[in-house]
Amino acid sequence: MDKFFETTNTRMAGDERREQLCQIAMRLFSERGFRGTTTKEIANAAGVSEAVIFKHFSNKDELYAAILDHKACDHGFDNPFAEIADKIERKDDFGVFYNMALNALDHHEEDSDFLRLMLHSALEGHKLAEVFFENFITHIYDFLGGYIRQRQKDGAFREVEPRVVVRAFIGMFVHHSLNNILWDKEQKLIKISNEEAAREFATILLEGIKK
Amino acid sequence: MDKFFETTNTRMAGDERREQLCQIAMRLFSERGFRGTTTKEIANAAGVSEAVIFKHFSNKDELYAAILDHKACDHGFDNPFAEIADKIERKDDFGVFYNMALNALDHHEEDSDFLRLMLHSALEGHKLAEVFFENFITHIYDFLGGYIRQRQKDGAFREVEPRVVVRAFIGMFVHHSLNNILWDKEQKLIKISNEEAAREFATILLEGIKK
DNA sequence: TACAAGTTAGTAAGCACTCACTTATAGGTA
DNA sequence: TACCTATAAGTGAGTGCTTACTAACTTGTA
Repeated sequence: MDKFFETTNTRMAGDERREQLCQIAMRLFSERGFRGTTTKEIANAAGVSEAVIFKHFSNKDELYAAILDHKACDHGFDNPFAEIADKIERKDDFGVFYNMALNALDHHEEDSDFLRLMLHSALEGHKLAEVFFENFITHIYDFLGGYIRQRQKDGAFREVEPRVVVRAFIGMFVHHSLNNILWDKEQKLIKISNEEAAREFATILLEGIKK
Repeated sequence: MDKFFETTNTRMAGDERREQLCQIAMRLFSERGFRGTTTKEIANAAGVSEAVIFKHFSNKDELYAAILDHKACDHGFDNPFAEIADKIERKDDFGVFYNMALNALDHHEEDSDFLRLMLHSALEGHKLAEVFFENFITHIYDFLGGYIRQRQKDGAFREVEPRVVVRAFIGMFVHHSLNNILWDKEQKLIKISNEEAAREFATILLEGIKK
Protein backbone atom coordinates (compact mmCIF):
# COMPACT_ATOMS: atom_id res chain seq x y z
CA MET A 1 0.00 0.00 0.00
CA ASP A 2 2.86 2.31 0.73
CA LYS A 3 4.71 0.97 -2.25
CA PHE A 4 3.32 3.53 -4.63
CA PHE A 5 4.54 6.40 -2.55
CA GLU A 6 7.75 5.24 -1.05
CA THR A 7 9.47 3.05 -3.62
CA THR A 8 9.95 2.31 -7.21
CA ASN A 9 9.42 -1.25 -8.36
CA THR A 10 13.03 -1.77 -9.34
CA ARG A 11 15.99 -2.46 -7.12
CA MET A 12 17.99 0.34 -5.69
CA ALA A 13 21.71 0.88 -5.50
CA GLY A 14 23.14 0.36 -2.01
CA ASP A 15 23.83 4.02 -1.31
CA GLU A 16 20.46 5.07 -2.61
CA ARG A 17 18.63 2.64 -0.36
CA ARG A 18 20.72 3.62 2.63
CA GLU A 19 19.86 7.24 2.04
CA GLN A 20 16.17 6.44 1.64
CA LEU A 21 16.12 4.42 4.86
CA CYS A 22 17.73 7.32 6.71
CA GLN A 23 15.14 9.76 5.41
CA ILE A 24 12.20 7.54 6.25
CA ALA A 25 13.59 6.59 9.65
CA MET A 26 14.18 10.23 10.49
CA ARG A 27 10.58 11.11 9.66
CA LEU A 28 9.23 8.23 11.72
CA PHE A 29 11.59 8.78 14.65
CA SER A 30 10.63 12.43 14.69
CA GLU A 31 6.95 11.52 14.76
CA ARG A 32 6.96 8.63 17.21
CA GLY A 33 10.35 8.74 18.89
CA PHE A 34 13.14 6.21 18.71
CA ARG A 35 11.57 3.57 20.91
CA GLY A 36 8.16 4.27 19.45
CA THR A 37 9.25 3.40 15.93
CA THR A 38 9.76 -0.24 14.93
CA THR A 39 12.19 -1.47 12.34
CA LYS A 40 9.25 -3.19 10.68
CA GLU A 41 7.47 0.13 10.22
CA ILE A 42 10.56 1.66 8.66
CA ALA A 43 10.94 -1.32 6.33
CA ASN A 44 7.27 -1.19 5.33
CA ALA A 45 7.45 2.52 4.61
CA ALA A 46 10.48 1.88 2.41
CA GLY A 47 8.70 -1.03 0.71
CA VAL A 48 11.35 -3.59 1.59
CA SER A 49 11.72 -6.39 4.06
CA GLU A 50 13.03 -5.75 7.54
CA ALA A 51 16.24 -7.64 6.83
CA VAL A 52 17.34 -4.93 4.40
CA ILE A 53 17.68 -2.47 7.25
CA PHE A 54 20.16 -4.77 8.94
CA LYS A 55 22.13 -5.13 5.73
CA HIS A 56 22.83 -1.42 5.94
CA PHE A 57 22.97 -0.81 9.70
CA SER A 58 24.20 -3.35 12.16
CA ASN A 59 21.47 -2.38 14.61
CA LYS A 60 18.76 0.17 15.26
CA ASP A 61 21.05 2.40 17.32
CA GLU A 62 23.46 2.68 14.46
CA LEU A 63 20.67 3.80 12.16
CA TYR A 64 19.79 6.50 14.65
CA ALA A 65 23.40 7.59 14.96
CA ALA A 66 23.75 7.70 11.18
CA ILE A 67 20.82 10.08 10.95
CA LEU A 68 22.07 12.47 13.60
CA ASP A 69 25.62 12.33 12.28
CA HIS A 70 24.50 13.01 8.77
CA LYS A 71 22.24 15.86 9.83
CA ALA A 72 24.53 17.49 12.33
CA CYS A 73 27.55 17.41 10.04
CA ASP A 74 26.35 17.72 6.49
CA HIS A 75 23.29 19.85 6.68
CA GLY A 76 25.26 23.01 7.18
CA PHE A 77 25.02 23.85 10.81
CA ASP A 78 28.68 24.69 10.53
CA ASN A 79 28.20 28.35 9.86
CA PRO A 80 24.89 30.02 10.53
CA PHE A 81 26.68 33.35 10.69
CA ALA A 82 28.03 33.39 7.17
CA GLU A 83 24.95 35.15 5.90
CA ILE A 84 25.01 37.87 8.52
CA ALA A 85 28.75 38.44 8.58
CA ASP A 86 28.55 41.69 6.59
CA LYS A 87 25.74 42.99 8.81
CA ILE A 88 27.91 42.39 11.81
CA GLU A 89 30.82 44.19 10.28
CA ARG A 90 28.63 47.15 9.37
CA LYS A 91 27.13 47.04 12.89
CA ASP A 92 23.69 46.86 11.35
CA ASP A 93 21.97 45.78 14.56
CA PHE A 94 18.56 45.21 13.08
CA GLY A 95 20.06 43.33 10.15
CA VAL A 96 21.95 41.04 12.50
CA PHE A 97 19.00 40.11 14.70
CA TYR A 98 16.40 40.09 11.95
CA ASN A 99 18.38 37.75 9.74
CA MET A 100 19.37 35.56 12.63
CA ALA A 101 15.72 35.02 13.51
CA LEU A 102 14.56 34.72 9.92
CA ASN A 103 17.20 32.13 9.05
CA ALA A 104 16.28 30.07 12.08
CA LEU A 105 12.54 30.30 11.47
CA ASP A 106 12.88 29.34 7.81
CA HIS A 107 15.21 26.54 8.70
CA HIS A 108 12.94 25.15 11.40
CA GLU A 109 10.00 25.30 9.05
CA GLU A 110 11.59 23.38 6.23
CA ASP A 111 13.32 20.89 8.49
CA SER A 112 10.88 20.45 11.32
CA ASP A 113 11.64 16.74 11.44
CA PHE A 114 15.11 17.54 12.65
CA LEU A 115 13.81 19.84 15.36
CA ARG A 116 11.43 17.15 16.59
CA LEU A 117 14.25 14.63 16.49
CA MET A 118 16.45 16.89 18.58
CA LEU A 119 13.69 17.25 21.13
CA HIS A 120 13.21 13.51 21.29
CA SER A 121 16.94 13.01 21.70
CA ALA A 122 17.14 15.59 24.43
CA LEU A 123 14.20 14.09 26.29
CA GLU A 124 15.57 10.58 25.96
CA GLY A 125 18.98 11.82 27.02
CA HIS A 126 20.70 10.62 23.86
CA LYS A 127 24.34 11.58 23.65
CA LEU A 128 24.17 13.00 20.17
CA ALA A 129 21.77 15.68 21.29
CA GLU A 130 24.43 16.80 23.74
CA VAL A 131 27.02 16.86 21.00
CA PHE A 132 24.77 19.03 18.89
CA PHE A 133 24.19 21.35 21.80
CA GLU A 134 27.86 21.76 22.56
CA ASN A 135 28.95 22.12 18.95
CA PHE A 136 26.23 24.43 17.82
CA ILE A 137 24.38 26.19 20.60
CA THR A 138 27.39 27.24 22.64
CA HIS A 139 28.80 28.70 19.44
CA ILE A 140 25.80 30.92 19.00
CA TYR A 141 26.00 32.18 22.55
CA ASP A 142 29.67 33.00 22.16
CA PHE A 143 29.19 34.64 18.82
CA LEU A 144 26.06 36.65 19.39
CA GLY A 145 27.04 37.37 22.97
CA GLY A 146 30.34 38.75 21.69
CA TYR A 147 28.54 41.02 19.28
CA ILE A 148 26.28 42.36 22.01
CA ARG A 149 29.25 43.00 24.28
CA GLN A 150 30.96 44.92 21.50
CA ARG A 151 27.89 47.08 20.94
CA GLN A 152 27.72 47.72 24.66
CA LYS A 153 31.28 49.04 24.51
CA ASP A 154 30.21 51.20 21.59
CA GLY A 155 27.57 52.65 23.87
CA ALA A 156 24.75 51.40 21.63
CA PHE A 157 23.29 48.85 24.04
CA ARG A 158 22.70 49.21 27.75
CA GLU A 159 24.49 47.03 30.28
CA VAL A 160 22.90 43.61 30.53
CA GLU A 161 24.55 40.21 30.68
CA PRO A 162 24.88 39.44 26.95
CA ARG A 163 24.13 35.74 27.38
CA VAL A 164 20.81 36.50 28.99
CA VAL A 165 19.95 38.69 26.04
CA VAL A 166 20.90 35.90 23.66
CA ARG A 167 18.70 33.50 25.59
CA ALA A 168 15.77 35.89 25.51
CA PHE A 169 16.14 36.35 21.77
CA ILE A 170 16.65 32.70 20.87
CA GLY A 171 13.71 31.95 23.13
CA MET A 172 11.42 34.12 21.04
CA PHE A 173 11.97 32.40 17.74
CA VAL A 174 12.63 28.88 19.00
CA HIS A 175 9.43 29.02 21.01
CA HIS A 176 7.60 30.35 17.99
CA SER A 177 8.87 27.45 15.89
CA LEU A 178 7.97 24.93 18.57
CA ASN A 179 4.48 26.34 18.73
CA ASN A 180 4.07 26.01 14.99
CA ILE A 181 5.42 22.48 14.95
CA LEU A 182 4.06 21.00 18.15
CA TRP A 183 1.00 22.66 19.55
CA ASP A 184 -0.49 25.15 17.18
CA LYS A 185 0.06 23.49 13.83
CA GLU A 186 -2.90 25.22 12.24
CA GLN A 187 -1.66 28.50 13.69
CA LYS A 188 -5.00 29.40 15.22
CA LEU A 189 -3.33 31.50 17.88
CA ILE A 190 -0.94 33.45 15.71
CA LYS A 191 -0.60 33.35 11.98
CA ILE A 192 2.20 35.48 10.65
CA SER A 193 4.94 35.05 8.10
CA ASN A 194 8.46 34.30 9.21
CA GLU A 195 9.47 37.74 7.98
CA GLU A 196 6.90 39.46 10.15
CA ALA A 197 7.80 37.34 13.15
CA ALA A 198 11.51 37.97 12.70
CA ARG A 199 10.88 41.70 12.35
CA GLU A 200 8.76 41.93 15.48
CA PHE A 201 11.11 39.81 17.55
CA ALA A 202 14.17 41.74 16.41
CA THR A 203 12.44 45.04 17.08
CA ILE A 204 11.29 44.09 20.56
CA LEU A 205 14.76 42.87 21.47
CA LEU A 206 16.63 45.85 20.08
CA GLU A 207 14.30 48.39 21.64
CA GLY A 208 14.61 46.35 24.82
CA ILE A 209 18.37 46.59 25.07
CA LYS A 210 19.29 49.82 23.31
CA LYS A 211 20.55 52.72 25.36
CA MET B 1 16.93 -2.58 45.91
CA ASP B 2 14.52 0.23 45.33
CA LYS B 3 12.44 -0.98 48.23
CA PHE B 4 14.13 1.17 50.79
CA PHE B 5 13.47 4.34 48.86
CA GLU B 6 10.16 3.81 47.25
CA THR B 7 8.04 1.84 49.68
CA THR B 8 7.34 1.05 53.23
CA ASN B 9 7.25 -2.59 54.19
CA THR B 10 3.59 -2.50 55.11
CA ARG B 11 0.62 -2.63 52.84
CA MET B 12 -0.85 0.53 51.49
CA ALA B 13 -4.42 1.67 51.29
CA GLY B 14 -5.84 1.57 47.76
CA ASP B 15 -5.88 5.32 47.23
CA GLU B 16 -2.42 5.71 48.62
CA ARG B 17 -0.95 3.11 46.28
CA ARG B 18 -2.79 4.59 43.33
CA GLU B 19 -1.33 7.97 44.11
CA GLN B 20 2.16 6.54 44.52
CA LEU B 21 1.93 4.70 41.21
CA CYS B 22 0.88 7.92 39.49
CA GLN B 23 3.82 9.81 40.92
CA ILE B 24 6.35 7.15 40.02
CA ALA B 25 4.89 6.63 36.57
CA MET B 26 4.97 10.33 35.91
CA ARG B 27 8.62 10.55 36.83
CA LEU B 28 9.52 7.59 34.64
CA PHE B 29 7.34 8.68 31.71
CA SER B 30 8.92 12.11 31.85
CA GLU B 31 12.39 10.57 31.77
CA ARG B 32 11.93 7.84 29.18
CA GLY B 33 8.66 8.64 27.46
CA PHE B 34 5.47 6.63 27.48
CA ARG B 35 6.59 3.84 25.19
CA GLY B 36 10.05 3.86 26.73
CA THR B 37 8.74 3.03 30.18
CA THR B 38 7.60 -0.49 31.01
CA THR B 39 4.94 -1.42 33.50
CA LYS B 40 7.51 -3.68 35.12
CA GLU B 41 9.82 -0.73 35.75
CA ILE B 42 7.00 1.21 37.34
CA ALA B 43 6.07 -1.74 39.52
CA ASN B 44 9.69 -2.30 40.57
CA ALA B 45 10.12 1.34 41.46
CA ALA B 46 7.00 1.13 43.59
CA GLY B 47 8.21 -2.11 45.16
CA VAL B 48 5.20 -4.15 44.13
CA SER B 49 4.39 -6.72 41.51
CA GLU B 50 3.29 -5.68 38.05
CA ALA B 51 -0.20 -7.02 38.61
CA VAL B 52 -0.88 -4.31 41.17
CA ILE B 53 -0.74 -1.69 38.45
CA PHE B 54 -3.54 -3.42 36.61
CA LYS B 55 -5.61 -3.62 39.76
CA HIS B 56 -5.66 0.18 39.73
CA PHE B 57 -5.60 0.99 36.02
CA SER B 58 -7.22 -1.21 33.41
CA ASN B 59 -4.29 -0.59 31.06
CA LYS B 60 -1.18 1.49 30.56
CA ASP B 61 -3.00 4.17 28.59
CA GLU B 62 -5.39 4.72 31.44
CA LEU B 63 -2.50 5.24 33.83
CA TYR B 64 -1.11 7.86 31.49
CA ALA B 65 -4.47 9.56 31.19
CA ALA B 66 -4.87 9.55 34.96
CA ILE B 67 -1.57 11.37 35.37
CA LEU B 68 -2.34 14.07 32.83
CA ASP B 69 -5.90 14.47 34.11
CA HIS B 70 -4.73 14.76 37.65
CA LYS B 71 -1.98 17.20 36.81
CA ALA B 72 -3.88 19.36 34.38
CA CYS B 73 -6.93 19.68 36.61
CA ASP B 74 -5.84 19.49 40.21
CA HIS B 75 -2.44 21.02 40.26
CA GLY B 76 -3.79 24.49 39.95
CA PHE B 77 -3.32 25.53 36.39
CA ASP B 78 -6.80 26.91 36.70
CA ASN B 79 -5.70 30.38 37.65
CA PRO B 80 -2.16 31.51 37.05
CA PHE B 81 -3.34 35.11 37.12
CA ALA B 82 -4.67 35.14 40.65
CA GLU B 83 -1.34 36.30 42.01
CA ILE B 84 -0.93 39.13 39.55
CA ALA B 85 -4.53 40.31 39.55
CA ASP B 86 -3.77 43.34 41.71
CA LYS B 87 -0.78 44.29 39.58
CA ILE B 88 -3.00 44.27 36.56
CA GLU B 89 -5.59 46.43 38.21
CA ARG B 90 -2.93 48.93 39.27
CA LYS B 91 -1.45 48.77 35.76
CA ASP B 92 1.92 47.92 37.27
CA ASP B 93 3.44 46.76 33.99
CA PHE B 94 6.70 45.53 35.42
CA GLY B 95 4.89 43.74 38.24
CA VAL B 96 2.65 41.96 35.75
CA PHE B 97 5.40 40.69 33.50
CA TYR B 98 7.95 40.06 36.22
CA ASN B 99 5.60 37.96 38.30
CA MET B 100 4.25 36.15 35.28
CA ALA B 101 7.77 35.05 34.35
CA LEU B 102 8.85 34.33 37.90
CA ASN B 103 5.81 32.20 38.64
CA ALA B 104 6.38 30.19 35.48
CA LEU B 105 10.11 29.75 36.08
CA ASP B 106 9.58 28.66 39.69
CA HIS B 107 6.83 26.35 38.64
CA HIS B 108 8.82 24.76 35.84
CA GLU B 109 11.74 24.27 38.19
CA GLU B 110 9.83 22.47 40.88
CA ASP B 111 7.70 20.49 38.48
CA SER B 112 10.06 19.80 35.62
CA ASP B 113 8.63 16.30 35.30
CA PHE B 114 5.38 17.76 34.15
CA LEU B 115 7.08 19.95 31.57
CA ARG B 116 8.97 16.98 30.20
CA LEU B 117 5.77 14.97 30.16
CA MET B 118 3.99 17.67 28.18
CA LEU B 119 6.81 17.71 25.66
CA HIS B 120 6.63 13.97 25.28
CA SER B 121 2.87 14.14 24.85
CA ALA B 122 3.12 16.87 22.28
CA LEU B 123 5.79 15.02 20.32
CA GLU B 124 3.83 11.78 20.45
CA GLY B 125 0.68 13.65 19.46
CA HIS B 126 -1.23 12.56 22.53
CA LYS B 127 -4.66 14.11 22.80
CA LEU B 128 -4.25 15.26 26.37
CA ALA B 129 -1.41 17.56 25.40
CA GLU B 130 -3.84 19.27 23.04
CA VAL B 131 -6.40 19.59 25.79
CA PHE B 132 -3.84 21.21 28.03
CA PHE B 133 -2.83 23.57 25.26
CA GLU B 134 -6.39 24.64 24.55
CA ASN B 135 -7.42 24.96 28.17
CA PHE B 136 -4.35 26.70 29.45
CA ILE B 137 -2.22 28.28 26.76
CA THR B 138 -4.99 29.95 24.82
CA HIS B 139 -6.16 31.42 28.11
CA ILE B 140 -2.82 33.08 28.68
CA TYR B 141 -2.79 34.57 25.21
CA ASP B 142 -6.27 35.97 25.67
CA PHE B 143 -5.55 37.30 29.10
CA LEU B 144 -2.10 38.77 28.64
CA GLY B 145 -2.94 39.86 25.11
CA GLY B 146 -5.96 41.69 26.50
CA TYR B 147 -3.81 43.49 29.03
CA ILE B 148 -1.35 44.58 26.37
CA ARG B 149 -4.16 45.86 24.16
CA GLN B 150 -5.54 47.86 27.06
CA ARG B 151 -2.15 49.43 27.73
CA GLN B 152 -1.85 50.28 24.06
CA LYS B 153 -5.13 52.16 24.31
CA ASP B 154 -3.72 53.91 27.35
CA GLY B 155 -0.85 55.03 25.17
CA ALA B 156 1.69 53.20 27.29
CA PHE B 157 2.70 50.58 24.72
CA ARG B 158 3.38 51.06 21.03
CA GLU B 159 1.25 49.39 18.38
CA VAL B 160 2.23 45.75 17.93
CA GLU B 161 0.03 42.72 17.58
CA PRO B 162 -0.43 41.77 21.26
CA ARG B 163 -0.33 38.04 20.61
CA VAL B 164 3.08 38.33 19.02
CA VAL B 165 4.30 40.16 22.10
CA VAL B 166 2.87 37.41 24.30
CA ARG B 167 4.64 34.81 22.23
CA ALA B 168 7.93 36.66 22.44
CA PHE B 169 7.63 36.93 26.20
CA ILE B 170 6.49 33.38 26.88
CA GLY B 171 9.27 32.28 24.56
CA MET B 172 11.89 33.90 26.76
CA PHE B 173 11.05 32.09 29.96
CA VAL B 174 9.80 28.82 28.50
CA HIS B 175 12.98 28.53 26.47
CA HIS B 176 14.99 29.35 29.56
CA SER B 177 13.24 26.59 31.48
CA LEU B 178 13.71 24.12 28.64
CA ASN B 179 17.40 24.92 28.55
CA ASN B 180 17.73 24.31 32.26
CA ILE B 181 15.77 21.06 32.08
CA LEU B 182 16.90 19.55 28.81
CA TRP B 183 20.20 20.74 27.49
CA ASP B 184 22.08 22.79 29.99
CA LYS B 185 21.24 21.06 33.24
CA GLU B 186 24.44 22.17 34.92
CA GLN B 187 23.80 25.69 33.69
CA LYS B 188 27.23 26.11 32.19
CA LEU B 189 25.97 28.61 29.66
CA ILE B 190 23.93 30.80 31.98
CA LYS B 191 23.56 30.54 35.72
CA ILE B 192 21.15 33.04 37.16
CA SER B 193 18.37 32.92 39.70
CA ASN B 194 14.78 32.85 38.55
CA GLU B 195 14.36 36.33 40.00
CA GLU B 196 17.21 37.72 37.92
CA ALA B 197 15.97 35.98 34.80
CA ALA B 198 12.42 37.19 35.32
CA ARG B 199 13.66 40.73 35.91
CA GLU B 200 15.81 40.80 32.77
CA PHE B 201 13.14 39.23 30.59
CA ALA B 202 10.45 41.58 31.86
CA THR B 203 12.72 44.58 31.39
CA ILE B 204 13.70 43.66 27.85
CA LEU B 205 10.10 43.09 26.90
CA LEU B 206 8.74 46.25 28.47
CA GLU B 207 11.48 48.45 27.04
CA GLY B 208 10.84 46.70 23.76
CA ILE B 209 7.17 47.60 23.53
CA LYS B 210 6.81 50.82 25.50
CA LYS B 211 6.06 54.00 23.67
C1' DT C 1 -12.97 -13.47 59.41
C1' DA C 2 -14.33 -11.03 55.20
C1' DC C 3 -12.33 -8.53 51.94
C1' DA C 4 -9.00 -5.67 50.08
C1' DA C 5 -3.99 -5.80 49.04
C1' DG C 6 -0.70 -8.21 46.92
C1' DT C 7 1.70 -12.36 44.43
C1' DT C 8 3.05 -16.08 41.13
C1' DA C 9 3.11 -17.95 37.06
C1' DG C 10 1.66 -17.62 33.28
C1' DT C 11 -0.07 -15.98 27.82
C1' DA C 12 -0.11 -14.08 23.28
C1' DA C 13 1.74 -10.60 20.70
C1' DG C 14 5.49 -7.74 19.35
C1' DC C 15 10.23 -6.67 19.35
C1' DA C 16 15.20 -6.40 17.31
C1' DC C 17 17.85 -9.16 14.87
C1' DT C 18 19.77 -13.57 12.02
C1' DC C 19 20.50 -16.87 8.41
C1' DA C 20 20.00 -19.58 4.59
C1' DC C 21 18.12 -18.55 0.55
C1' DT C 22 16.51 -16.36 -4.16
C1' DT C 23 16.74 -12.91 -7.84
C1' DA C 24 17.97 -8.94 -10.60
C1' DT C 25 21.41 -6.73 -13.10
C1' DA C 26 26.03 -4.64 -14.48
C1' DG C 27 29.64 -5.74 -17.31
C1' DG C 28 32.68 -8.95 -19.49
C1' DT C 29 32.83 -12.62 -23.27
C1' DA C 30 31.74 -15.00 -27.61
C1' DT D 1 23.54 -8.63 -30.18
C1' DA D 2 22.82 -12.30 -27.23
C1' DC D 3 24.32 -14.84 -23.63
C1' DC D 4 26.81 -15.77 -19.30
C1' DT D 5 27.99 -15.09 -14.51
C1' DA D 6 29.66 -12.89 -10.27
C1' DT D 7 27.82 -10.28 -6.99
C1' DA D 8 25.03 -7.11 -4.79
C1' DA D 9 20.01 -6.46 -3.59
C1' DG D 10 16.40 -8.41 -1.50
C1' DT D 11 13.42 -12.22 0.90
C1' DG D 12 10.95 -15.49 4.29
C1' DA D 13 10.86 -17.86 8.02
C1' DG D 14 12.54 -18.02 11.84
C1' DT D 15 15.12 -16.95 17.08
C1' DG D 16 15.03 -15.64 21.80
C1' DC D 17 13.69 -12.01 24.48
C1' DT D 18 10.49 -8.46 26.24
C1' DT D 19 6.07 -6.51 26.53
C1' DA D 20 1.29 -5.52 28.31
C1' DC D 21 -1.94 -7.86 30.51
C1' DT D 22 -4.62 -11.98 33.09
C1' DA D 23 -6.35 -15.39 36.32
C1' DA D 24 -6.12 -18.15 40.09
C1' DC D 25 -3.91 -17.83 44.25
C1' DT D 26 -2.26 -16.18 49.11
C1' DT D 27 -1.89 -12.95 52.95
C1' DG D 28 -2.42 -9.04 56.02
C1' DT D 29 -5.47 -6.29 58.69
C1' DA D 30 -9.76 -3.38 60.05
